[in-house]
Amino acid sequence: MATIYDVAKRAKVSIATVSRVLNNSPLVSEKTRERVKKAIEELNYSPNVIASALTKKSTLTLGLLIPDIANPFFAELARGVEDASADFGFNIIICNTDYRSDKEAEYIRLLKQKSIDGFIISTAYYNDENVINLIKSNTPVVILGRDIDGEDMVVDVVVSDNVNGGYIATKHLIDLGHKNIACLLGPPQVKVNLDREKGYLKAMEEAGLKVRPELIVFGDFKVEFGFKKAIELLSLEHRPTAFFAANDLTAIGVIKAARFMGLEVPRDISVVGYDNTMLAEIVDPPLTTVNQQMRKMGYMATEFLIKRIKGESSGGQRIVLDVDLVVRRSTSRVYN
Amino acid sequence: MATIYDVAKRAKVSIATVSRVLNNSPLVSEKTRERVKKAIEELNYSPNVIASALTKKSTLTLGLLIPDIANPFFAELARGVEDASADFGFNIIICNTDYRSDKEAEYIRLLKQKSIDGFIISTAYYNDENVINLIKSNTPVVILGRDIDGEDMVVDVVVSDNVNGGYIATKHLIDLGHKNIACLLGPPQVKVNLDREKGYLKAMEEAGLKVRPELIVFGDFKVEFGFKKAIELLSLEHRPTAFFAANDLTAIGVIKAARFMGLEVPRDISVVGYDNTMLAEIVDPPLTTVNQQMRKMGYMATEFLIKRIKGESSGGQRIVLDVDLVVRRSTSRVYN
DNA sequence: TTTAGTAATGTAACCGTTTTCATTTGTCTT
DNA sequence: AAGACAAATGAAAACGGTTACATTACTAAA
Repeated sequence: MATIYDVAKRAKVSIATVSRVLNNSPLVSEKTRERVKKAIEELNYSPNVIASALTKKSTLTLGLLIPDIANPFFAELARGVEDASADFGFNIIICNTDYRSDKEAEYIRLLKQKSIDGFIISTAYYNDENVINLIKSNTPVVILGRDIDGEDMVVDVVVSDNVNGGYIATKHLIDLGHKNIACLLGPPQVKVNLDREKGYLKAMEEAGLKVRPELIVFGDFKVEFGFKKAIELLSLEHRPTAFFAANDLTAIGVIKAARFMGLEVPRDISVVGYDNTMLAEIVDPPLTTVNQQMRKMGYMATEFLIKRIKGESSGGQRIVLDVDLVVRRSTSRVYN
Repeated sequence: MATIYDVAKRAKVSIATVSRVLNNSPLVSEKTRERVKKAIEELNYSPNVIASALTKKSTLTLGLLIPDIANPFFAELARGVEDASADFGFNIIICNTDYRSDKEAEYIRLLKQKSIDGFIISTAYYNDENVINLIKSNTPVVILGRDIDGEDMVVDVVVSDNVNGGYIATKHLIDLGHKNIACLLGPPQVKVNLDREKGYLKAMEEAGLKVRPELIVFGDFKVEFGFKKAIELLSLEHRPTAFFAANDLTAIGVIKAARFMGLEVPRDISVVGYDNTMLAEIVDPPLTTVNQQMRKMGYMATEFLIKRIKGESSGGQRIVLDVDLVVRRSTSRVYN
C-alpha cells in the first residue's frame, strides 16, 4: 500500500504538503494541490486511518452496546444507528451484552483501548455503574431507548414516550370496554418498564377502574414469559379479558397461551403488544401494538453523538419521541 | 490516560521492558515482571490498540458485510459472528449494503483504510468483482452463507447444503402426495437459489414428476414477493397444491396469499419455508421449514477467518453445514 | 579471578500520519 | 532595487507502541 511518502515523492513535495491537501487546508497553492491530487490518483493512495488516529485521536468509529442483535427490536435500532453512522462517515462496532453487566464492562474496556470516538448504549440499567463511570470519564455517550438516573451528567438521551405508550395501549383497551386488564412488563431494572406501568396506571385511574396488583407482573421480554404468565392469569377465578404486554414477543406468548387454553383472540381475549416489530404483522391475528420509531431513534441518537464528538453540541439533551398505536386485529370490544 | 512511558517510569524500567511484559515475552525476569505488573495495576494502564496496530498491523477488528441487519436471517448470522469474535478477542464492524454493489465497494474501501484484519462477507454475488478483488489483494476473507465462483482463489467458504435443503423440502411435499409444487426463489444472482432449485429439481425428477417451468419463479426474499406470486400462481387454472419458498418471509407471504384467497393452510395448500427463523414458530400456522444452522455458520466462518489471520490456516477450505427439515403445521397430506 | 556465554535490560529506529515552527518564495511598496 | 509582509512549503517532533540491535548483568566454567 502506498503511503504519504510515496505520494510526496511522486508529487515532488514534502509529506506536510500532502497532508495539507488531504485535509483540505487552504494554504496550498492551486498548482501544487493539483499535482498532489494527481499523484494520489495515480498511486491509488488512501490514507491510513490508524496512523492518523494516533495524532488526531479520532477513529471515526463508534461502539454500539445492545443486549442482543438477534432480537428484532435491537436489530431495528442497530439499523438506524448504522444508517446514521454511514451517512456521517463513521463505522460502528457491535457488542452483544446479553443483559450482563460483566460483558458490558469488558466491551467498554476493549473499545476504550481501541480509541473509539463514542458509545451508543442501549443496555443501561436504571443506574448502571459501568455506564455512569464511562460518562463521568468524559467519553461521548448517548443513551438509546433507555433512561439513566444521573443527576447532572452530561449525556444525551433518546427515548420514546413510554408513559404515553403504556397509556394509549391501556386506554385503547378501556375504550373497548375492558375492565380487567393485565399488564406484563419486562425487568423492573429497565426504566422503560416502570414508565409503561405508569402509563397503564394513569389510564386505569383516569377511567376510575380498580387496579388489581396481581395483574401487574414484571418478567423478561420473552415469548415464554408471556405464555406462562398468561396461562397463570387466565386460570384465575376472575380472569382478565385483556392484556397489555411490554413488547411484541411477550404479547405473542399471550396469544399462544390463549389459544392453548381454548380461547380465541380477540373474541375472548384482547392483546396489545409493544414495539411494532415485523412480528406484529406476521402473527395471527395481527397484533395491535404500540409503535416506537426504533430506526429513527437509532438514527437520532447517533446524530446527537456525532455532533457531540465534533464539538457541535455539548450534550445533555433529552429527546422523547412520539409513540402511536397501530390497531390491528388482536383487540376487540368486550360486552359484559 | 496513562501511557507505556508512565508505566516505565513508575516501574523504573525502559518502555521496551514494559512492552515485553505486555506481550508475555519470556525474556523478562520474574522480579521486574512483577514490578511492571504492579505499576500497570496502579496506573490502571491499558495499552492503546491504535498505537500498537501501527507497528503490529493487527487491529483485532473484523468487518462484517451483510445486506441488512434488520433481516432476521442476517441478524442471526451476525450474532454467531459476534460470538466468535468475542471469544477470540476480536470486535466486529457491521456494514449494511442493502444488496448494493456500490455500498459494498465503499465499505470495503473504508475498512481497508482502517486496517481491519479481515472480512466476513455475506453479500457476495455469484461473481462479485468487489469481493474477488479483495480476495486477490490477499486480504483475509471468508464467505458466509453464499458461494463464490473463483477458480483457485484462496478463500474460506462456509455455507449450508442448499441443494440438500431444496431436496428435503420438496421431498417432504412429494411424500405427502403433492405433485404440483411451486418453487419461489430469491434472486438468481445469489447462488444459493440456484442450489435450492437444483435440490427441488432433483426431488421432482427422482419422483418422476413433471416439472412445470411456470411454477419456478425467481424474485427477492420478501413477504411481498411471496404474496404476489402466490396469488398469481393460485389463480392458475391448474394450480399448485404446495409451495416451496426459499426463505421464511416469502413463505409467510404465501400463507397470507392463501388466506387472502380463502384457502386454508395446510388443508388446501401446503407451504415449506427456509431458514427456520423465529418467525417460523410465530406465524400461524407454524411453518414447516428448512433449518439452517445460522448462528453456527456465523461462528465457524469467523473462527476460520481468525485462524487464517493468525497464520494457523492457509485458507481455501469449503465447509458445508447440514440442514434439516423442521416439520410444523403448514404442510399436510394431499388426496387427489 | 578471569572469561565465555547467556539472560536481562536499554537505546533508538520505525509504523504513517498531523502539526508546530522555521524557512523559502512571491508580491507589493516605496 | 530593497524591504516588508503574506503565502507556500519544508523539517522535525510528536502520537504510543514494537522490535532489532547494543549493552549490561549475571552465571558457570576454566
